[in-house]
Amino acid sequence: MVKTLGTPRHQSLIAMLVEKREASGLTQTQLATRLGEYQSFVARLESGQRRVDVIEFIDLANILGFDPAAAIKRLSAEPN
Amino acid sequence: MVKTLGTPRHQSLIAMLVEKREASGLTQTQLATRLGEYQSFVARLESGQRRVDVIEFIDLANILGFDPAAAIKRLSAEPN
DNA sequence: CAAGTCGTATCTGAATTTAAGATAACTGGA
DNA sequence: TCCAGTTATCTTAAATTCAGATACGACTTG
Repeated sequence: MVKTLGTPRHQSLIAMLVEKREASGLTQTQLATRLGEYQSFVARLESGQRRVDVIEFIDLANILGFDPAAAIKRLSAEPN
Repeated sequence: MVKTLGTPRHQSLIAMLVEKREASGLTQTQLATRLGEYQSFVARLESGQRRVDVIEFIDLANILGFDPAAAIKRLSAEPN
């Protein structure tokens, strides 16, 4: 039984990451390669087993083609 | 000899956190209390000994009174 | 149905990071 | 100098993270 990060905001964050990756047509493996990481890294991120660092988040936004500032704005408007 | 996070962006991020905390007139101890953490937690954050989580960053922005989205925008405009 | 492929999830043990709490070090004022 | 407030650093246990392997599930094709 693995521990995951459970606040609503964190759930919302990782839901968005998954959504954006899928919208971009990348697989976990492809995204991982662009990040210089392993597929299991992305899997852990997306399953809430690993915290998302601010700088990593910006990198993810660049790769996945979304605006990190807008995403943060939406996130910070959410409860919690 | 302690390991620190060294990318320019990360340096810039933590420089901003320090600046905002000081501008807000809070001590590390006061900020830590509001975060529900110890003073050494804030010290480690501000000295680059600990990564800054996205959600934590939003919390910090709320406490320190800056706009997290604007901060992310500035950060993502920087090199690296 | 069997076998292969593709994508994602999960496991393992080791390495790294983080934490609490204590304490040291620095700073400015009386 | 002494003290009080603030920040930095240390220690060691606990928690997280990692690479890599492997399992799983959905699809496809013969």
